[in-house]
Amino acid sequence: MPRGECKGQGWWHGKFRGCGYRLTLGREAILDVLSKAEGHLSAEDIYMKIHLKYPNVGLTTVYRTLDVLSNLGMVYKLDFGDGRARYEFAEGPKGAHHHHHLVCTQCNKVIDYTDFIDDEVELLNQTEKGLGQKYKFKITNHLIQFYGVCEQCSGKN
Amino acid sequence: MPRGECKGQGWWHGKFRGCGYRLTLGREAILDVLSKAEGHLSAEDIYMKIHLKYPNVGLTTVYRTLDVLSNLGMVYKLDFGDGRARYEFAEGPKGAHHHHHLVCTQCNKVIDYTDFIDDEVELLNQTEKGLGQKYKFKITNHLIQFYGVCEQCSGKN
DNA sequence: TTAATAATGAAAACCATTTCCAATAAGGAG
DNA sequence: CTCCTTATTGGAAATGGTTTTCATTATTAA
Repeated sequence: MPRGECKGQGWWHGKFRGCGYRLTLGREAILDVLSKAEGHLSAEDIYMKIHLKYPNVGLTTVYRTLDVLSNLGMVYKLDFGDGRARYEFAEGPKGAHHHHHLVCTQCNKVIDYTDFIDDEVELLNQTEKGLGQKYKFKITNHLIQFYGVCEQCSGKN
Repeated sequence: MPRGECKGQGWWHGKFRGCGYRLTLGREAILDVLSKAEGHLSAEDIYMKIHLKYPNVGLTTVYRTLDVLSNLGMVYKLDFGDGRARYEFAEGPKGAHHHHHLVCTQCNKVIDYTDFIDDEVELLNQTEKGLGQKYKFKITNHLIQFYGVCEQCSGKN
């Protein structure tokens, strides 16, 4: 199976192997950390966590694996404007909590919210369909973020 | 007037000066380029354009100015995942064409679309209000992007 | 087990963005 | 208009997240 087409369906080991990727210790460790962690880990965060248990998994491998996972759609790569990418496990088939982000532009704190998600997602799906047709795009993903100043940072001013 | 509060109202020279910022040649040049350009320029793009006419405006100044403009809300700083920030003039008081972005994850091409914008914006405003109250955020901005594979890149596979 | 080749780690390279700092220039006061 | 305070600047150097290189190792299908 060509790697390019391995996006969007299947799951975990099978998905991984089925796409011609080998399953290695490092990759499992990274998947493990990501699937258990909540929140938004940077490559280095992940490296740190793994390094305790597997001291011989390098940061380079973390970056490489995250890239693969991101291409496979198993992980979302996010940018909250603090100069490093953040990674978030794409919820599994059981459909965990789809959420969007609320970012404080001053302290970079990020709140995951699920409020209003249903309406948002419905509209997004519609829009996706429309845009996909009009611009001949195969739309695979969307990003919504709200930016503002959080309560604490508002106070400081 | 404290700089921190200079966001969201006023316009151009006045806005600039009123916030304690000095109006310099470089800054005007950058504003000029941004307001005329369509599309999404990187700091270096802007630097290049300016450099022809004003060879003594440095790249550092471009970065600094973009930062100021971004903080003032006169410019949007965008990330399309190609490793460099892109800047887009925030449409003036005459309210030009508010748009969102459709990004090809393979070639990084970006399409500005205005379709469905009205519905989107309406929903976003509602959501903003709700989120703002619930999380005590002063929401100032939002970001919506759709990701997918464009027609050309689909063909290549 | 073996061969073919994907994956790895460590160090070096990359490169967009920031920081430093001495020199310059904007703009209010007089 | 001139002076003075201080924001701004350019250039070079530093920063720091991410990628590349390359020789070595490990996974998988046969």
